Formats: sequence, structure tokens, C-alpha cells
Amino acid sequence: MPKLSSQQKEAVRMEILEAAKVVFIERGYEGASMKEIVERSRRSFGGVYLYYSNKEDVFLALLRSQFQEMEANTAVNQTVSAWELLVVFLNEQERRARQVEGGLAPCMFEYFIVGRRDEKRRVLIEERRCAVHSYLLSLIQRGIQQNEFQPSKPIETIVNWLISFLDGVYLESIINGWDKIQLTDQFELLQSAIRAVLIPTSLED
Amino acid sequence: MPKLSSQQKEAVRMEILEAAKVVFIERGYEGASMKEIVERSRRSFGGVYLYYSNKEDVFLALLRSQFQEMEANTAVNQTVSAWELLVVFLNEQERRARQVEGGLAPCMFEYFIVGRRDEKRRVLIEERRCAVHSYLLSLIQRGIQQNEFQPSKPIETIVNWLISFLDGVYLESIINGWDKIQLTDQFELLQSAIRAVLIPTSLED
Amino acid sequence: MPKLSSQQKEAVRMEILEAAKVVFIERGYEGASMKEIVERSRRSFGGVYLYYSNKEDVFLALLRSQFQEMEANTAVNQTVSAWELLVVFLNEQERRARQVEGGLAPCMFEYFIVGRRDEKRRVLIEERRCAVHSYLLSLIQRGIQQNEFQPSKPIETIVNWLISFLDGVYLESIINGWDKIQLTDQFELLQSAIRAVLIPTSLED
Amino acid sequence: MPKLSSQQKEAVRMEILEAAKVVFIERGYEGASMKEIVERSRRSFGGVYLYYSNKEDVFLALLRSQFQEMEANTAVNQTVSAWELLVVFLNEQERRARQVEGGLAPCMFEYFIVGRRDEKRRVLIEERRCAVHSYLLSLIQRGIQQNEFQPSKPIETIVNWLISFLDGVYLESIINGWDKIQLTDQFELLQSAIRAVLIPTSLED
DNA sequence: GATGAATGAGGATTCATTCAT
DNA sequence: TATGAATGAATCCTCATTCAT
Repeated sequence: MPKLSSQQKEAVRMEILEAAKVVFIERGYEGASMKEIVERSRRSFGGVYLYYSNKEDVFLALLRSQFQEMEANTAVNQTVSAWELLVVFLNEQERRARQVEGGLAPCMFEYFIVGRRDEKRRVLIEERRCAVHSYLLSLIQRGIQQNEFQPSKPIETIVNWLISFLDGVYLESIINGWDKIQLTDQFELLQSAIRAVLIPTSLED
Repeated sequence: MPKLSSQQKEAVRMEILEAAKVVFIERGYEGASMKEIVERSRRSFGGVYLYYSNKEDVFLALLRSQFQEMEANTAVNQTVSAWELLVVFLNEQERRARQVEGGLAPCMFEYFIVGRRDEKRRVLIEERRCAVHSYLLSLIQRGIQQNEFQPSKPIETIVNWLISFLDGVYLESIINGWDKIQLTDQFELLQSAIRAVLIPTSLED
Repeated sequence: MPKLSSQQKEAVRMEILEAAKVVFIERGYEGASMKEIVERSRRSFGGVYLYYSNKEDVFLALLRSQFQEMEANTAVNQTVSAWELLVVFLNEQERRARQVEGGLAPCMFEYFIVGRRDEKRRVLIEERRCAVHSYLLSLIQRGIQQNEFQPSKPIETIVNWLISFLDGVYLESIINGWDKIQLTDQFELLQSAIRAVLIPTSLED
Repeated sequence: MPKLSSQQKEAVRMEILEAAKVVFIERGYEGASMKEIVERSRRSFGGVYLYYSNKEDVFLALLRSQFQEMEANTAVNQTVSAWELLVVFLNEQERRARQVEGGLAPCMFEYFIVGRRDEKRRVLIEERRCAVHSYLLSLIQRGIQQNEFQPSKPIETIVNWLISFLDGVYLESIINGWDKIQLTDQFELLQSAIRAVLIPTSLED
């Protein structure tokens, strides 16, 4: 066979990743077997191991691609107000929580919970958390500069609090199903609570 | 051999459960091996399988006993105000989140996340959620009856929202470690947010 | 593409062999992978398999080239006495035993020991042994003709004995390390033992 | 199944070891597969891994049992002269070299040569060498005390030299076959050479 | 009631070799 | 000639569960 262009290689990697995604979603991280990934990608063992050196490697590549997708969706738009941006962010999170069942998130949680003692995994999740944290922090800081926000609490705390809630909503959606937990109402309540913390009543119109 | 009294049987079951608890905490659900549970309970394979029919059965028994313990701890004390009771509840949750590493919670999350498709597991977690839900609901309703609370949102929603946040804080404590997420500050912020929703400003002293 | 001249072909074969040598020395025969040989020779799988039909073929070619090198080094010099020649030979062997770690010998031993049942390999090692045998035999015979040596034992036996000892010293150097076995002292003792067998006391000056 | 007595357990261990021995002799260390050992011992994978934790463990147990056998054979008999003892020792070695083909020695050599970089294996072979070394050293020292021997060289060197030769003879028997190397003649020559070093001519009767 | 030896399917991973281009 | 992607059988090892005693 001739040398594959790096584009073609990337295509193969993506093919394998897509197959793997289905398997991971279906079976979870531990439950997923390389055999099934191999079969679903219509390839041989060697053919998969040519592109990824082990099961974890496949999964991490999958995570990276997911994270990139997310980041692409959350590029800061400078033209709208900070509050509008925050609302957009929350709506996006709600949308995701609603679709969490068919996505990779449960598998991710499994991976991080089971491997919570593994330093490598801890670093990874740390980084991921940091990215979201930074995004929200800068968003709020912008709001402060623009005199939209006058937080009544330390913004660090507000951001941590928000992230905890979002994680919780994800978890509950996974375990209990979004329909059981009044997802929309929860997000509405969250939004008003956040608003109350960021925007003192006197500022409101 | 003489038939064991049901009391003796129960004692054996508890012994096994205690051993299993240590193993599950140490290794997680998938990572725990029956061999280790057998060894730690100073018993034989046969001896364990006589009382529990498989690994999942052991774990479920463990969960049930944990839930019972928790419920015993949260018996509503009628003599204090609803708000004080809520504060006690939140403090208890914070304490638990702080100790989550050494407890069964990570293992539980693992179990429910991995097996989220399994109807049996879904029912179980559903029940558990229901129990907490009921407790909080009745607590708030009492507050309303006593004119302590005048919720500005549907109390169903408030309860769901609170549970989501608590689950999130647990999850974050497991994965990131409680020291990374400003646990105390988050609970403070939560408390004031809940208060704002339950107790309109005019009611405060 | 134009047909390569046999000279060019030979050059490619040597390049591959040089790369393979490094890999075999580093990893041993079984441990060496074609992948590494391919990479180290800065070639493709196809490129290597075009010149050698499999891993063993590469190794055999390498052995042949090594044997040729050795033979070139041991061309009998007619101008010195047979005893001097023997001493030179022994010194050379000692030098090699000292450097055995970084050479192909361990890999060779591995190859022949593992494959001792394989007729092809037996023939090869037989030939090699024969070459050394002949060299020593002719050396001693010359010494006899020149009245330097008056062996007190059959010279066949003496040669076999010498070869056994040399193999043993090699093996021990590989496994135990030359520093652990008093290499120099052993060779000294060997030399005097051989001398005693070849040169009866009355002949000595 | 009831608890096996430690005697029965030992019997099972020996059964597995015997099966493994055949496989290792037939295939060499690397070439031997657990599958074949499992089949030959008429057991299941689990059944073998119950007694030995991996392939190397099986092999090491085999080595230990071999070493014990050897040591049992070389217990120093105080009633005969040191020289007679040495002769017995050499005869025993010759006998072994003759049977080397069907024994574990080739596999052992393979194991140590291939794993010569592995510290654990180095230690093992070191110990083994040490045992033989000590035995010969004490034997010669006894001969000196009894005025049988008056070594013309340091006895350390003599022992090392002897061991090297023996290893060499083993190796040659494995690779070339004992019939190709005049085994008996070599041992005869060795014996007279050793005698010459240990017993100066004037002492002889 | 209790034992613990035994099972065996199933897991991830490797690598010499081939062959379509 | 030359490439290097692809193959897939074979490797070692684990562990929940069973059942003869």
C-alpha cells in the first residue's frame, strides 16, 4: 500500500474514533472491549493498534476531540453583553444535559471516577475543569468591567459553585434521566440565582 | 450441623458486609474482587456465596445498609425551626463531601453510572433519590406551614435544584478533591442562595 | 525505475545489516523486531523484505559477515613461531571475551541454543566450529613440524578442549560479567596448561 | 472441593512442574506457551495459575527443584580422598553433559542469556555459580589440609577455570552435540591438567 | 452448613509477514 | 523497485462462579 497522506491518516483515525465512540457510549469505559472497537471499525486488531497504542489511548483521543468540539462552541463573542453570553452558555449546558444519555459524558465520568487515584487521569480532569473555570471567570470579569455585574460574593466562589451545579445536573441526568429532574425548571432557578448574585437588584431595569 | 439461628445468620451477613465495604472503598466496584472480599471476611468462597449470590448482591446489601444508616441520621427533629434543620442538613452534607474519598460514595457513583442502562440499578437509585427528595420536601413544607418560608419558586424545583448541587459537589470532591473546589465557600454561597429563595427579604429579621 | 547494479544492491544489503546488527545486539535475537530493524535502516518493510526474506535471513547474513571478518583477522602469519601465534590467538580471544557484552556473541548463543533442534542452525554452527577447529589444528600441526610442539595428548583432543574452554569463558562473561570471573587469571592458567600439554618440560629453554 | 493437604498441594505443584518441564525442554523458555503447559498438565488456565503466578514463576520453581536435586547429589563424602571426590564430581559433570540434550540446561542457558540484562536473573545465576564455586573451593581446601594438593596457582583461579571449562563443555554439548566434541577425551585431558596444577609431580606415587 | 480447588471464557496487546499501489 | 498500511493468530493472564467433598 502507498503512503497515506496525513489527511487520509487523519480520516482513518476519525473512523476508528467514531466506531470507538459508539462502543464506549454503549458499554462504558471498562465494559468496552478492543475486540468490539476493532469489529465496529471494520478493521483488524493490528489496524487499530497502528493508530492508537491501547484502549486508553483511543479513549483519550476521543476525549480530546470532544473537548475541542466544546471549545469551538464556546468562543467568546465580543459583541453581546456578558449576561447574554452567560445565558447562552447555560442554555448550551442545558441542551447537553438533555442529550447526555446518548453521549460520551457517562463514560467520561466513569473513567474519572474509577481512575480517581490515577495521577494521569487527575491531571487531565484538572485541566478540563480549569478550562471551563477560566472561561467563566473571564466572562464574569468582562461583565464587571462593563458595569453589568456587581457580584455580591467572590467571583472565584461563584464560578466554582456554578460548575458544581452543572456537574450535578449532568450526573443526575445520567443516572436518573433528565425527565425525572425537571431540568428546565432547575436551569431557570439557577439562572435567577446567578443573576441575583451577579446583578444586585438596584442595577436591574 | 445444627441450623444457624437467623440471628447468627444476620451476624455473618454483617461481617461479610463490613469486609466488603473496605474492599469496595479501596478498589471501586469493578476493581473489587470476590477473592479479596472472601479473604478480608476470613471466610471461604462458598461461605460468602452462601449468603450472597454474587458480587452485585453483596454490593446491593451494602448499599441498603448504608441508606438505612443515613436515614437514621436524618430523622426530623420537630423541636427546632425548619431553617435550622436545613442548615444542619447542609452542614452534614458538607462534612460528608469532605470525607467522600474514604467512603462508599465514589463506588456508588461508579456502580450507577456504569450500570445506568440496567433497569434494576435505575430503580434503586430512583428510590434513593426519592427518599432524600421526600425528606427535603417535607422539611420545606413544614417551614411553610410554620410561616418560616415563603418560597418564590415551586418547592419541587427548589428541592431538585438542591439535590443537583449536592450531587455535583460530591462528584467534584471525588474527582478533583474537596481542597481544589473551595468547598466551604460553595456551601456558604449555596446557603445564602437557598435562603433568598425560601425567605423573601421582607421576612428576615 | 532502472535496475540497480549488483554493487548498489550489495551496498543496500550492508546498510540493512549494519542497522540490524545494532538492533540484535541491543535486543537479542527473539527480542529484536523487524520494525526496529526497518526503522534503524531508514527503510521500509518492503525495502528490507526485498533483500532478506525474513528475520532469520537477516540474522544469518549478519553472522556470515561476522565470520568473514573474524577469518580475515586470523590469517596465519608464517613468519612467527607457532607458539607466538597461539599466544596472539589467545590474547585476541581474551580481548573479545572482555567486550562480549557489546557484541553479537550473546545474540548468537541465544540463536543457537534456542534453535538447537533446527537442522539448518546446527549445520551453520557446525561449520563455524569447524573453521576454528581447522585453524587451531593447522597451527598446532605447524608447531609439530617445526619441532616447537611435542603434544602429550592427541591434538584433536587438545583443540576440542581449548574450544570448549573458550566457549565457556565467553558464556560466563556474558552471563556473569567478565569482571566476576577473573578473566585474565583464567587465561594465564589456560596458557600454562596448554603449554604444558604441547611443550614437554625438557624442550623448554 | 475439600481443603487439600499441603502434601496434596505439593503433589499438584509437582505434576504441573513435570508437565512444564517437558514443554520447556521441548520448546525453550520463550517458545514455551502457558497454553501448552496447561494442556500437558491436563488442567485449566486457572488451575495452573492457582499454583504459579506466571510463566516465569513456573520456570523458577523448576530451576529450584533442579538445583536441589543437584545439591543432593554433591553432598561431600568425608571418607574418601579429596582427589577421589573431585574425580567423582567430574564424572558426574561428564554424565550430565552427555544427557544435556534431553534436559533443562539448554532452556536455562537461554533464560539467562536472553535475560542477561535483567537484574533478577543476574542475581539468580550469580547465586547458582556461587554454590558450585563454594563446593569446589572447599573441596580443594580440604585436599590442601590433607596434604593431597599443593596447588601451583591460586585456588580461586583454578576453580574459576574449572567452572568455565564445564560451562563450555555443556554449551558445546547443547549446540554441537556431545558426540561431535569427543566429550570423554576432553574430560580425560581436563582431569590430567587439573591434576598437574593441584598435585606437583614429586607428590605422585 | 461450609469449604476452597477448579473452571474457562474473555480481556488487552504484539509482530512477522504480505501485497495493493 | 519500493512503499508502509494492514493482517490476525497467538501471547499471557484474570476472576466471577461452581460443586464435589
